[in-house]
Amino acid sequence: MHSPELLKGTLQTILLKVLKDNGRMYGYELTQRVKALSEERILLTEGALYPALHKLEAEGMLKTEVVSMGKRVRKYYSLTPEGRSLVKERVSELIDFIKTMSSVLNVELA
Amino acid sequence: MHSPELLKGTLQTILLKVLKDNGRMYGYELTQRVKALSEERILLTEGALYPALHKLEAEGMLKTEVVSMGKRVRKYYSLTPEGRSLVKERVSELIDFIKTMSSVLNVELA
DNA sequence: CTTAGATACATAATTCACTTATGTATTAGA
DNA sequence: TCTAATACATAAGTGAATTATGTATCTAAG
Repeated sequence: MHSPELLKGTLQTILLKVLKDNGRMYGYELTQRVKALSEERILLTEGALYPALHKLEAEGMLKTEVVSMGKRVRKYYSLTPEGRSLVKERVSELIDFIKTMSSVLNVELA
Repeated sequence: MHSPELLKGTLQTILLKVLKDNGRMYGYELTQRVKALSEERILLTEGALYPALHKLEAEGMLKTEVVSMGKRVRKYYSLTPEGRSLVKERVSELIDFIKTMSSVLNVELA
């Protein structure tokens, strides 16, 4: 697991981008996909995940659809058009940040 | 200026690495060097900088030397041997984190 | 058949690294 | 002479996270 401090500020970007790449997904599914993509390094906690999803929904970046699987309920999230713009913005911010960090730290990212 | 959220957790790493690359430096000088290295993108605030330096010193990662320039006082910081180990650790943590992020976000860092 | 672990959602209390605000003092240039 | 830059420092407040807690369903093992 990563030094969790570094993750701060990256959660929204991760959620938006993974939703963009995978289409509609539900919360638990997002935690599993991120875990797999990161080779167990990024383990999203529910206390961070759900509030973040709710916030993005409230801001109109995500839309939801509740689906019943038998007695179990799943809440699927997907990007709205505004969400789609936001992903691009957030991802390029992060890339820019990473590039800045590599010049400040004087390291190569092969 | 970067979305400041992303900077969270990177301050120690930046300070340690810049000190490693530049030898002994004082606080204000660090802010200026980081500003230059980042092309004005990372502007360290004093409220973050000084507590971080004090903490690293208290933990034995940095040693200080107070130098008087006329009436003005400068406090120079440099790495201790333990500090030198810590830099390596922190930098590789950050590189690892960046690599993880690029696989999760499915982006190339040219 | 029952129970532990995975699945699935959610929120409240707390933490802590940061920002913002404030304070002091020196030096250089317009 | 007064503003901006240099140079240090700390206190109050913020906010995104962690940690803790709660509810409930499904599945596989014993």
